[in-house]
Amino acid sequence: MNMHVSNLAFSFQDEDLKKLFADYGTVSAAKIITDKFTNKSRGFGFVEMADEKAAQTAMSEVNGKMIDGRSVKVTEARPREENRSNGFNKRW
DNA sequence: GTTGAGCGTT
Repeated sequence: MNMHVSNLAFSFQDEDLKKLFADYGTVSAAKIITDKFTNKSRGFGFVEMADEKAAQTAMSEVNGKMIDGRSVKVTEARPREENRSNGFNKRW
């Protein structure tokens, strides 16, 4: 299950996010979204877990957890199947 | 060296 984790500290890293979710279950992939120019953390990332029940448990546990003085918000990630690089709507 | 709503590359 792909999950979107926001409200993270700027000093957060992908491995930190991975360890955070790995404590509740098996983490398939965890990455922090960084800026393309400054290459700095944007304060949010994505976590993918193979086990759905573990993902839901981790989501329920990590969501609202106090980290670095901020409540981490965990929500289900939106599908990025659509072509964002197209620039035109193929719908019409 | 800064800031604070959000949805990203292999």
